[in-house]
Amino acid sequence: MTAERLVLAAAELADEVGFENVTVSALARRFGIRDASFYSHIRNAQELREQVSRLALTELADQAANALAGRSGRDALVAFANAYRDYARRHPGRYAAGQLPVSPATADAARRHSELTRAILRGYELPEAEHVHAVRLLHSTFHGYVSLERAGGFDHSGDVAASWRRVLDVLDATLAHWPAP
Amino acid sequence: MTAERLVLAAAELADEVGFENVTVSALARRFGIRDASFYSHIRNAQELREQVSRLALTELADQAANALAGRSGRDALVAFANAYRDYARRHPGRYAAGQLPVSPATADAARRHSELTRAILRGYELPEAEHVHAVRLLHSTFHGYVSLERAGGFDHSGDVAASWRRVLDVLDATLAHWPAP
DNA sequence: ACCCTATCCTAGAGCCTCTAGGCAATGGGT
DNA sequence: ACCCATTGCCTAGAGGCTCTAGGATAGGGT
Repeated sequence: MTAERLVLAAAELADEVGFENVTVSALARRFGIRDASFYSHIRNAQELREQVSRLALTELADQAANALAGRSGRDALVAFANAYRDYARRHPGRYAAGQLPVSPATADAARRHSELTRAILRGYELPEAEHVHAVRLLHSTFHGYVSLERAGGFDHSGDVAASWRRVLDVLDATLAHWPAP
Repeated sequence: MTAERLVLAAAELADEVGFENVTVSALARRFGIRDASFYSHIRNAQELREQVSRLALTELADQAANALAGRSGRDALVAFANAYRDYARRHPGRYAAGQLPVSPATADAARRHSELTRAILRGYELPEAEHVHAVRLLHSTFHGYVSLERAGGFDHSGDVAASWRRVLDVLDATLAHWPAP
């Protein structure tokens, strides 16, 4: 019974019942032990949730890195974005966890995401000074899309997958013809 | 003591202590009555939160509509986006409430947001078939940006306001030179 | 006067968080 | 072999949030 296994179980629980329902009680129930017993392993419920957040961000970065491997330009953009969206769809609870306010514990994982996104830009020709803005644009759009999709914000007006492909087309064109400041 | 005043108080509470801390108990405390007394006014805590969500989406749509009035093209885009971001910064708790999964009660407010976003497109020349994709791109980017900013995701790498302006520049250029499918 | 409804109350059950303190097994050092 | 510290779990219990059931009260309409 390591803290690691515990966090993994919490992540699985999150995907099953939603991150907001990840409680110490529910986890204890799943392990067949008393609530109080958990507090030897974990400081408190808050910390448990942060660890799940950190796990999610790390997994997501791993998969994004994988998607990027050996690709560049448009291929890299699409593969990265799809890794992002696929992860959110496969692991909704984990993904939601990743949206917790950035804590010291998750700051390094968050930095990795920025660096990976920045790697995409190497396939386009943007001035160095524009990189930070482009990274934020991509991050925002990917995250915004998957969270609105997940919340049902796109439910009543046409094919969500088609829009996603089109949005990636448009972002590719935008990076390829990045307007001068 | 109408349901409306109650929801308004809940929204204020959300902005002060965070949406996740809006509880029936906290609200009752603020009104100086017992928890149980609230259940004559409100079905349950879930409904209270949904009403706050609906209030937030409606207020946000009102302000976005105001920002759009009399503007078109790039002006409209920037004013709309700023209305969005300003609202999120001024009313963090309400904004967070607006991200609840779309319920039947909030579906009409959500539709209004789509229509307002669509109004921006009238200042650009996009084929009708592209509108749904462009609306989703804009929504995603605005929402993604303000929520990542709020969560602290942009904390460690430069001026967030400058990036915001630049992102809007880029979106303007993207809408102006929308790539063919 | 009488009733009715709105508003609030107490009591209490159920779930979640977390602290304090205890007990038993395990396994390493002597 | 023996001791003892650590580990992992336990019970007990306090306190907060949610919600139901049922009761008091007071003002307004008939």
